[in-house]
Amino acid sequence: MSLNIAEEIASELVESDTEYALGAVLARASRRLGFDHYALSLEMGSPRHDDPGVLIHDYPEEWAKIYVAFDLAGRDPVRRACDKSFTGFEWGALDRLIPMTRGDRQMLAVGLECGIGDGYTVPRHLPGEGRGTCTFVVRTGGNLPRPVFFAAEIIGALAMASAQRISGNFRSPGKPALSDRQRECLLWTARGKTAVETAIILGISPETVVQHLKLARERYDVHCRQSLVLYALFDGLIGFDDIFRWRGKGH
Amino acid sequence: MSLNIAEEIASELVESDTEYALGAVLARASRRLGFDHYALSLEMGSPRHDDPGVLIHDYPEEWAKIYVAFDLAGRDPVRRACDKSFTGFEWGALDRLIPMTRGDRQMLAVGLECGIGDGYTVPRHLPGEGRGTCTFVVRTGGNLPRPVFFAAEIIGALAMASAQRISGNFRSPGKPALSDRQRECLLWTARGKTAVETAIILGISPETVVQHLKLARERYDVHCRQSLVLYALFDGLIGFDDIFRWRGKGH
DNA sequence: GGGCCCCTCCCCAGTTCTTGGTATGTCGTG
DNA sequence: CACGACATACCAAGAACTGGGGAGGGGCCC
Repeated sequence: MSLNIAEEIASELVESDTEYALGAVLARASRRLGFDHYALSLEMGSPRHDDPGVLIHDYPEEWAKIYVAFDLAGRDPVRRACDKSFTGFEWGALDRLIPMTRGDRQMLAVGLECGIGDGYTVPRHLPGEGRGTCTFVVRTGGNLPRPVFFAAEIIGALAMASAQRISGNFRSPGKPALSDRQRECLLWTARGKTAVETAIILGISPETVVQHLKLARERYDVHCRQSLVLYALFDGLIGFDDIFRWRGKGH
Repeated sequence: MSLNIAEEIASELVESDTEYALGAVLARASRRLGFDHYALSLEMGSPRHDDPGVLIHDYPEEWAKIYVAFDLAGRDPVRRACDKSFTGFEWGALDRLIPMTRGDRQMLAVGLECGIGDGYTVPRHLPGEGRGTCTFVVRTGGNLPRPVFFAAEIIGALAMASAQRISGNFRSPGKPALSDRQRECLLWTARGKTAVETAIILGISPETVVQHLKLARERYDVHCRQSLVLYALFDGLIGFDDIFRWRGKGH
């Protein structure tokens, strides 16, 4: 049963501590699930680490060369579709996610000629952090093992998490960088309120709001509000939801 | 096996065609998995428009009331953590995802008193589209059924996809894209530069920079820089990569 | 050509922010 | 208890931003 496979592979994934080991686990996993190839990409942005990202795969050499040489990433319909689906998707359903141009179909056709038959791609995006995809592929002429898609979904997501951990891009949050009150003032600032408006909302003096924001800026060593908001957003101290839709909703 | 449950529930989810039916399926699913409550939220579309989105749950009435009354959404650590994890996460691991302030812990404590014990939240974000979360909760004193987390992950994601389908929320592509120059000025602003500094960098008059930012603000219908930067970031017009990693690494 | 958008530059009045201080009181910890 | 961290409040000067105008030139499309 695919669940057992998923469980086993999951534990292998969390034990992987190098890119090489991770690749080996994914290669083995893709075969056990009934696929022929895999590809994992991770593009994380961090102000503290200058990380080029992660790309590991066992695609046919020919396809990898073409993909890089012609810079196909920029026009890859699969990548575009990644912005449209909450779940993994098989490539045959691409046209239900995005409009497919002739060039898109041609690109898939070129893939076919290189041994890239059909695929199942697991997309993930973390706002302000970066994104990752994990794709499992069958060779040209092969059939996608649909019954294992759920397992592939889990494995793909866990693989990204592992890659993030391995690449050192996981920033363990030390202590809260800001006090509660500072964060509250910052939040209303991010929502577009001025210091005076925030003061009225919080029921305190405008000067106090300014003071909180002042100290918050010093914490992050920035000298303007844009940057303060961005750093707090990046650090996870505030989130897009907090900013854009603060009228009640449950978690 | 829990993935069998997932398979069954998955087919129920894709057959649901009303919010009510979806809620019923999720309620049944959460019980079968060993949870006591569920909550599904979906917020699609632009943050500019006041789209109510989807929110269905069977939380205790008391908690829902408090959550709205005290405007807890703005300081909910679970919501913040959603921007940090590729996979679902249990609330006990929150402090490994985000910095937890005193207020955060207090909020969880209040939840405990309302019958919200521990939870597992599945986050998804589609850049420029919106986001969804699906949370499964055990009552206060209950233990999280960790063996079914994988199934919960699948069900949560599928539930969001169903909610998206049901709500008929297919974002209008009316994007307020900025002009190249506007975006460029915005980018340097996000990097913490003043209008004068940006002007020097771009080799144009400070007045022009101000003008670009002015028109950009009008596009997004905001009246301050923080908000402008945030909206552009959310829309994917600029990314954290652009902001934090602009030194070196030319491309 | 005319309309529309973009890029550029300018002026001005008013508001807001930033930075530098000082000061009080509470709270929790060592 | 002393100390640091936090929240609150205030003052002042200068820099920066916001919102309201106008204005010329270039490119694109019908």
